[in-house]
Amino acid sequence: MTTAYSIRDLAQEFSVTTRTLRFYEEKGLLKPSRNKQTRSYSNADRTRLRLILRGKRLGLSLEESSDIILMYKSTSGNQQQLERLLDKIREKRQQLLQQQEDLKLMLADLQDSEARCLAALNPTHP
Amino acid sequence: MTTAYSIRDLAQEFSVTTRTLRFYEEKGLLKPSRNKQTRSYSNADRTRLRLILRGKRLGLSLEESSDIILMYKSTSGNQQQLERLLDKIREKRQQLLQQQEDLKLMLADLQDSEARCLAALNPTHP
DNA sequence: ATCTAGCTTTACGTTAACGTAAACGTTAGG
DNA sequence: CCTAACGTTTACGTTAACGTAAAGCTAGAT
Repeated sequence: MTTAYSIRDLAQEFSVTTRTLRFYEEKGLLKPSRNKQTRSYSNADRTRLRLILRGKRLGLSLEESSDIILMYKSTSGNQQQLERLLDKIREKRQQLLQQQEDLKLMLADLQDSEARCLAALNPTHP
Repeated sequence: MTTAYSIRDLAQEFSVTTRTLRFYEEKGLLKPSRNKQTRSYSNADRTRLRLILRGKRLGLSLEESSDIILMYKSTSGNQQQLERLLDKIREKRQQLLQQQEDLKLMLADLQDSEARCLAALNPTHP
């Protein structure tokens, strides 16, 4: 099924503005086709948008998300290019693993904060 | 032991510029004392800086990191304030848990990419 | 005394990621 | 036919998080 989405469809579904979608297109992150001027987004566009927004939630820049999306598709190229790609993939993973560490620490700290907060609210507790 | 750090000490240790440290102070995130004009950073400042940078790696804004740091220290206030704080703590945690989900997904995707990349490099593999 | 190294403040510049507004085309409904 | 609703392009505005440069203070070395 080759579903197509209007710009408003996508904007509403992902809670972004149409300006944002046009901006992403301007930056080369989305490539909707045109129905006589009007943009028409494919499932591939929709998936890319999901990945971009996921990246955003992780604090990645649009360029970083763009890079990662390219990694997903790249299985082509000569050996030289593939090995450079492999390096980039592994580098990104290292960064994400570092983030995972940071996340655990911050969650633990929040846990502490909550505990102290509860203790302050309810001092007479077993 | 009440160690003190110069602005250059801290900048080098955390690989940031002195401008960054002054900027964080301007924003109220650090509060170094003064030795006759010159800034002198305490262990508390150093810890706050660590937390700020951890937040940055997770994609938090300075304001968000600032909020979280305040959560760590706040055990005071009346019941009203404590309960609002508790809400904020739990909200932040929810956000971090979402991030954790996103992280897992992205790591899995990268894993896939790496596998396809290796397959393309070494087609004749069991 | 002078020079240098490192600190200071002040202030303007820069980049990413959109927001906002103006001006215009087009298509479905009354 | 007119307008209301959505789409388009163009272009200037905005915010966060610093970078960069100018101008000056000060303590130690030469």
